[in-house]
Amino acid sequence: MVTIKDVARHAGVSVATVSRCINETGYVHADTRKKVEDAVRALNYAPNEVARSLYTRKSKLIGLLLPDITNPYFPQLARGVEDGMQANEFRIIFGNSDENEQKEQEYIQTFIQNNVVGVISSTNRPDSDIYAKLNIPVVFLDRTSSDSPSVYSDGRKGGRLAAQEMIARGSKRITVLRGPVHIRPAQDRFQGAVEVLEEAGIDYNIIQTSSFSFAEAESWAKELFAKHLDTDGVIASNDIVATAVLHEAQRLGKRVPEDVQVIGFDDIPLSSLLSPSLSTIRQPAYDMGKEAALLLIRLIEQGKVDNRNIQLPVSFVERDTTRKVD
Amino acid sequence: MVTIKDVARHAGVSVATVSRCINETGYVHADTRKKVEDAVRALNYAPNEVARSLYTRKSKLIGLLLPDITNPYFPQLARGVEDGMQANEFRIIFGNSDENEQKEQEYIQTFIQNNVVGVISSTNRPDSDIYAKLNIPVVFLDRTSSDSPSVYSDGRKGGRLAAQEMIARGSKRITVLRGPVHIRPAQDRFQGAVEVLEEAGIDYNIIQTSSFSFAEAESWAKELFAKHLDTDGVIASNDIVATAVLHEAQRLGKRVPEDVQVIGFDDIPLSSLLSPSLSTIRQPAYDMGKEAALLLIRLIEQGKVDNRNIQLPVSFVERDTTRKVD
DNA sequence: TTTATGTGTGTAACCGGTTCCACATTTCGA
DNA sequence: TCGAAATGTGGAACCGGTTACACACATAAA
Repeated sequence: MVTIKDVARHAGVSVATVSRCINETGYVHADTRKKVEDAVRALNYAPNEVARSLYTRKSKLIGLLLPDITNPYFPQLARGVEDGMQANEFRIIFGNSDENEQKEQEYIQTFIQNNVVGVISSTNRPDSDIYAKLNIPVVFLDRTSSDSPSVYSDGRKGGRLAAQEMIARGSKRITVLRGPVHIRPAQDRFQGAVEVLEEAGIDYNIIQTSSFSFAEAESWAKELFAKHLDTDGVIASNDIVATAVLHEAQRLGKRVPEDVQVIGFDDIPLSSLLSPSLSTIRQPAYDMGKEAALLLIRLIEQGKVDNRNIQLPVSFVERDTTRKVD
Repeated sequence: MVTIKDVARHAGVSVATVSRCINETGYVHADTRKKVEDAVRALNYAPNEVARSLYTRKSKLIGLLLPDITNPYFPQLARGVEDGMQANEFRIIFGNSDENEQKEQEYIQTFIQNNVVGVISSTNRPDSDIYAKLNIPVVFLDRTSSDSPSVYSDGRKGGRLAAQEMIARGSKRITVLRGPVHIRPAQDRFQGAVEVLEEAGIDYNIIQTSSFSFAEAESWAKELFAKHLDTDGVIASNDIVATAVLHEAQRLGKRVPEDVQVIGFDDIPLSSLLSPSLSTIRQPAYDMGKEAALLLIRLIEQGKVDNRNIQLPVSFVERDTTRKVD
């Protein structure tokens, strides 16, 4: 490994000068600078970030904690974060928390041990003292926290939108799938939808679900039609569940959207490729990830920031699981 | 931040003793050990991995480079890697390469600067000197390299399987979607399928594609039916493309599988949720990721390993886009 | 009893950078 | 022309660990 000493020797200067040169701090004479730059090139030198980090107590690393990258909503977020970070030369240490406090704790611990300069987390416990104790900036992604920086979309409005669009398209006996109770955005959506249904005096049922997993989605879809065979509109807690509902409806010989309309949530990439393609409430996941990255970078570099809670808009994406209106 | 010195002071011993104690190297008297352990607990001490890494030139970090986490095949791989690493207390620095040599180079560079002890990469250039020059172990994932450690599945066999199953189910005018030429596994699949079609003397067409992206998948599906409207069997290069084909076929009023059969590749999670659910050639992506992690760990800890090229089996998953045989 | 060996502990060098400080030289305003 | 300020450079301390080495003491073998 070529070190700063090798460069110094090659250039005939001290390590201090090399350091000042590559960091552009302090005075360096133009001629000296040239010698150093030549040496760097000749030896193909890249500074050891570990040594740097030890002294400065900083790094170019941030920690990213997501519940489960296998859930198709999260890759979008992750990619947004990554692109935002990559453009600013930060690197990401990544972990899946499985919404498990212990794992979350462990990851945060090792993030700190590796001198990360910031953390982005999609946690259900933003107010846990795991985070309160950290003395580096944290951005909560897809999760709200009143007084911590966060990037999220308006779940309640999304839920309202879903219900409004479904009512406008004529469903009378609506079933709302209520997502996992411990996941805040899921509850917001649910809340929003129920509000609108109540306001409109529409008949509705609730099916409780407890995860967003593929495997279980199918069983809730079955439960839904077993309990409410005559439902003519389903507001799903996310696109995976919506897909399972669609699948089950078709298996039962129902026509979508004629017999039953379905609206999902998230707008994951495959939604548009289903048959019929899935109408859904879109969250701009990629943008959310990117905003989170940029917000975190601002917090890291400027210490504090005015707009610390960024809410991105949701929108109704009309596809083929809902009927057309004029 | 609490350092080893604080622990030493609190326990009334030297830092060397604390170090020996927490690393379980050298002699430590039982009484002393207790004092140190108490101090560690009392101060809630966790060693600074950066300082450790600087001296030992090692770390508990590995680099993971995937083309694009947004492609639904990769989260599975990533998750497998993560679980394998997590269980052995390694952490992952993650990057998306976009199959772009420059980005790949940059990531590998920063991996090294951060003292990672190993790399897992899904690259199209396993033989590039980016990797040859590294003096830490590298495992190629989902990519083959004759003389480097790798974990992959048998693409050619998968392609053969797809063609065989399709022929066995009566398709006569088959269209094979050929994946991007620079992606080795895609070409293996294609090769395998074409071999079988040739051997069987079946009429077939080829549609060339150049990426696995969602956006473009739809246009290839359109192109496919525009050129070969009468095709009665499509072997897709992966499940995304297969989904787009399915979607387009249905849009054109074709019945699947009666009028046209479709076989995908990968078995991404959503495949089973499509309507009709997608028959596909399954690659055990999660297991591949996990195997890659374990192989890399063996390489890191033992220096070398006998079985460095791990091939995992592919299998035909029969669902509803293919006809039933007795 | 002597000597070798095993056990237990502390001091200090080291990893590869960054930065404080001292010192030398140059530039510039009065 | 002189003193102050600006410019340029190197030595050495420092970041928080690990480990080589020296040394003290206990135990066992000769």
